[in-house]
Parts: sequence; structure tokens; C-alpha cells
Amino acid sequence: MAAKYKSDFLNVLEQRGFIHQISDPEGLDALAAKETITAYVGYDATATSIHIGNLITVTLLYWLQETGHRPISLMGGGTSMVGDPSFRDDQRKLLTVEQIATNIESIKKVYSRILRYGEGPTDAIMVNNADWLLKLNYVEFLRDVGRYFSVNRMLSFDSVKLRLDREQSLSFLEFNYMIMQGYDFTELNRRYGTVLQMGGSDQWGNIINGVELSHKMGGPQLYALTTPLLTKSSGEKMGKSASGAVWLNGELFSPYDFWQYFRNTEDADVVKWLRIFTRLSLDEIAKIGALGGSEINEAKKILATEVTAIVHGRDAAEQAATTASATFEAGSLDLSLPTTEVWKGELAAGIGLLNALVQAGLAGSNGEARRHVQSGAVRVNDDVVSDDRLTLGTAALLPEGVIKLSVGKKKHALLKPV
RNA sequence: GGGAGAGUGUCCCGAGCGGCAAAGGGGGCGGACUGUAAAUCCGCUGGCUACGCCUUCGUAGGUUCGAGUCCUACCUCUCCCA
Repeated sequence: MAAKYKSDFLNVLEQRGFIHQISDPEGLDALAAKETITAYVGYDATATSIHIGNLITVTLLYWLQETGHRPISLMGGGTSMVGDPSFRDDQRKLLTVEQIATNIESIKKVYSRILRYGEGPTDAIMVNNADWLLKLNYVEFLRDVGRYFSVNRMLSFDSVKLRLDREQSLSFLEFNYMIMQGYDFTELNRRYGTVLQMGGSDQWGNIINGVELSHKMGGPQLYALTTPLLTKSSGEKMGKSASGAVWLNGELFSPYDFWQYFRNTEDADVVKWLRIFTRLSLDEIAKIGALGGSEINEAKKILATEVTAIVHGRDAAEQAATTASATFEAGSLDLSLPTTEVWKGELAAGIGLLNALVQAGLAGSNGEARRHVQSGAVRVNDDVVSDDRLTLGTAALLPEGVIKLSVGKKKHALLKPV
């Protein structure tokens, strides 16, 4: 592939499909080719984990580091007190300081798996914008920073258009979010010489605000880079699964489910995802992508295993692959399927099938479980059952000492007496 | 402060003469077909100890045999006037 840029950094991003917009491509390219730059991505602390959408930008930081630059992962401890209104049609719930702190602790773990933190020139650093935002003095801040923001212009951003068009309230609190994010950028420049902020395409307006603020305050030239919004070829947004968001935290979303999520990638997206989410070389990806027809399933397995390895570790990835292979291909029992423990006395007395399905997390309520049974989706030990009043007793135990429950072709769980 | 409108099934959009568990979409889930894909077709999409019972239409009261629907107050939002 012909190199479009002078810097390794931008070339890698370009070739792997990470670039949506860059504020000044030539300027940034020249800088990155010449010296070690510091760039950052900001992350919300509104949940206990980050999700797949965030994984792209963490990967962005990974490639930044790989190509000889210094990444900063910014925790939004201060901005999460306000809540980003971008492209949202309602106000976020306000979080308490404690919740935010807990979330940050939980989120941190994921990053250290992907980025190399330390003190060296290209070691990643983690910062929390609460460190400077919470100390700000209101009037002082308005005079120093607020004066450079035009309300007319802020109202023209696409990110708030949704709210304004729907005639829904955009509180002053939220309106300040973009000012704070803009200020973050200049503050990170002052503290660490950060010259580049990256993020999803929805962050473009917010990032540009920082670039402009730096100008107006007489600061250095800053740059913005955004990644495309991830959508599946069929048009859906990526990152949602049956059970909600695809979290990177294994307690919220198991490695097995994570692997399955990527295993079920649509054909048309396989190569795109390989480039963005894995670290395989472009040559390897080209080879894998040449697989056609049902062989593309092999490509999906590689994709699933590689991404799972990055997020959950190689062992967990191999385990998930093995479990999947046994369950789906060999049709055999694999004891690493998600397992729910039941008290053996309870089993001896007999557990209702519907109840068991709910306990195993395969149905949200008895009613839903009943409907699944009635539509012929439920199997016990791989045999379809049609009686929703069936009772499971010790007789249903397989030689391995568990009962296998399935809803549909893809959802399996084990019931294990203890 | 004055005036006009809006809030519906806790995923979203959106109908709703006083008899409503509430039309119709989207999304999601399940089935068929496949390759754990897409597209297509079919079914399901409040809860329960289930021929019955319970909880739902911004909140709290009221009228009525009966209220999402009528009345009152309140909350939130939007627009116009001051």
C-alpha cells in the first residue's frame, strides 16, 4: 500500500481504517514525523466499564505508542460531574463523586492491559481532569476561558442539534461540557505538551473547541483526529448485544460472550474489524480476508480470538474458542459454558424448567421463558422440550454432573448442583 | 408574571369516540432457510401461584358502574408575550 503520509503513525491509522477527520493532516503529519508527540483520548467515567466503542480509541492510543509516541488516557473525573450532552436526546443522570471514583478504578484495569504505562518518553500516562477542573474558580474561569466561547457558535453544533430540534431542554450545566473539554485540551498541553486529541466522530465539535481555544488564548497549534462511527454493514450501531452494551470488563460481559460477539460478525465487516481491532499485520489480514463462502467462518474465529486476547488475555481467548468449538462444532459438552450453581437439595426436590431458565440467565422472567418453550426454542441436554411445566430433577443430570440448558441455537448455560 | 401546547406500554418512535393490557412501526428475541453471516418469510415482545389475578399512559387527588381518555392541583419541557 502506498504511503500517504510521512509519519508511521498516520500511515498505520490510515491503512487500518481509523481516520475519519483530521483538522490539519499535513501539519500533524509533519510534526509526528519529526518528533515524539503526546496525544490523548478522554473517557467518560459514567459506567463501571468502557465498552467496545471505546476500544477503538484505546487501540488508537496503542498504535500511537507503537509508532513511537506518548499516549495519555484521560479519565473524565471532572467532566463526568457534568455529563456530555453530545448527540443525546436526554440529560444524563448526575453521578456522585463516589460513583465516579469507583468507576475510574474499575476502568483503569482495562487500559493497563493494552497500553504500557510508566515514566519513559513513550510510556503512557493516566490523568484525571478532576485534578484541575474541580479547583476552578467560577468567575475567574469565565473571564479567562468563557470569554472565548461564542454561544451563537456553540448552538450551531450538530452535537446539540438533536436536543434543540426536539425542543428538549439543554441545561446550562450540560452546555458547559464543551467548554470544559476544550479547556482540558489546553491544560494538557500546558502540563504535558499534548498536541493532539483523538476521539470518536461524535467528539469532533468538542475537540475542535479545544483547538480553537488554544489559538485564542495565544497557545500553540493543536490538532484533532477522529475515528469513524462503528456501524455494521447492515447499518446498526456496533456494540450492542442482547444483554446490552458489550463491556470490556469480564465481570460485566464474560470473555465467552465477548468472543461470541465477534464470532457473529457479519461477513461484510470481517476485514474491517480485523484491521481496527486486531494487531495482525495487513498482509495477514489480506490473506484471511481472501477466504470466501463458508470459509469466512475461520476468519471470524481468528478475529474473535485475537480481540478477546487483547482485552481478556490469551488464555481466556483460547478457552472461549475451545468452548465454542466443542459446543457448536463437535456438539459435545464443554464445562466452561456459563454455569449457574443450584443447591443440590433444591434439585433433588425438582426445579421448574421456567425457573431454571431464569436462574441461568437465559430468560428475563417466567413469562419470557414460557414463550421460549412454546416457540420450540428451549432444549434440555440438547433435546427440545415442549412442556413448560417440566420439572428438572437429579435424573436430568448428565454423567458430567450438570444439566445443559439452551435457548435458541446460540445461548447455552449449565446448571450445576453444589 | 401572562398566554398557547406537550408528557402513552421504563429500548425508541407513535395512534388512542369514557369499556384498554392499550392500534401501528422500528429495534430486540425465537423459528424456518443457511455457514453461529446477510437477505427473506413466520411467530413472540407487562408480571404472576395463569380459562383467573396484579401492575402500567408525568405526579397526586376528584367525577363515574367504569378513566390513557373528563375535572382540579402540582411537576417537567417547548413556544409566544412581559
